[in-house]
Amino acid sequence: MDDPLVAIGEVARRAGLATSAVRYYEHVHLISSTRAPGGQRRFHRSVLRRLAFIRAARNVGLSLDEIRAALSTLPESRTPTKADWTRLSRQWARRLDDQIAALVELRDGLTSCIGCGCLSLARCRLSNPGDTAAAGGPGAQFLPAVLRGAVPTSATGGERPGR
Amino acid sequence: MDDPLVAIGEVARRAGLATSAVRYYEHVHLISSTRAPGGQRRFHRSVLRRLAFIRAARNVGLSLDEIRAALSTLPESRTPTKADWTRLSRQWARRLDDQIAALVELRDGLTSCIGCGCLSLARCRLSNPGDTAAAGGPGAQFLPAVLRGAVPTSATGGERPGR
DNA sequence: GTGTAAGTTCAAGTTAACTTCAAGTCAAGG
DNA sequence: CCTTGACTTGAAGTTAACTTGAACTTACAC
Repeated sequence: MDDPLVAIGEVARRAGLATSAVRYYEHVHLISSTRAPGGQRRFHRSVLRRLAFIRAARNVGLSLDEIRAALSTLPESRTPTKADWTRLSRQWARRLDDQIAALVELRDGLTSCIGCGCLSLARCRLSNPGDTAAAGGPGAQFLPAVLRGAVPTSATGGERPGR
Repeated sequence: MDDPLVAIGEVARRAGLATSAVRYYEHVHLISSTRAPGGQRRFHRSVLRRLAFIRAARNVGLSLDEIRAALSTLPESRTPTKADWTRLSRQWARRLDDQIAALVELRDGLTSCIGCGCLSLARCRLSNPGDTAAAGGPGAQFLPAVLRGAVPTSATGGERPGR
């Protein structure tokens, strides 16, 4: 009946995020909050779904900027419905299809590269797939840490400073 | 007959890298060079193949640390043969298979998520696939800029400062 | 011998997405 | 009232993989 607003700690716990991340998301206007009399944040329940969307979108590979763009297409006048969220999420399938296709091409290119031993320079699809890498800015790379960790290659283990 | 050593500019051009990247790779001991009398770097031709490997490995998603680990398994006593390079490269196929499988699972999970409308919290595969994201450190994300750019989603375009 | 393209070093800047820190304030139990 | 845990802000730190800048030096064609 009433509207149980949630403090940041519980939001973070229920969304599976650090409180610092939640605060950061508010800072960059991905979510918003009201304030309790004492100045503490109080989040509406709908923020949980929003955070779930953000988290899922991040996992699909969207940047926060892209996520912000997607969220901006939600209606502001009413609480988004399931259909709204579904519409947003449905675009991911195509994106994932494209990503999968890119990796498949890379893998198949690899096979032919190993076969031909060409592992050299501009004409190799592996070394230069789609000309993307050369044009890319700093830090451009194909796959991220989470997926990279899929295969333990005896490299620097998955240990984290933790704590 | 003799041994045509190559200056950094040509190495960079032929490897499709910036000279700064080549210098950086030497700095972090991925490659090495001798010096001309005047102090300029001179690279052995074999560095080109090494750089091609590094570039391809980066595109497959290996970090420079992982690449260094892979390169360290090359024989130091002799120039690596094609078989050596093939052995290293062959591991990528499995890695790519794993990456593709992860994406496929994500895509299929997406379908079921849209169907069930569960887009909420810890039990959702999309929101929390494999528990990886929650444990991840800063900047952990699933897919990188290069692949992200595959689908122009009306977000901030692929424009770069260029210049 | 002169101009300029290409090379040198080292420090600092870049980007994204957060985290960590310092120095407090707020909320609630006892 | 006191303690303790949750919360506040803003600035600065983190990570990877480079890039950029400043200030010079080398190499080479003419």
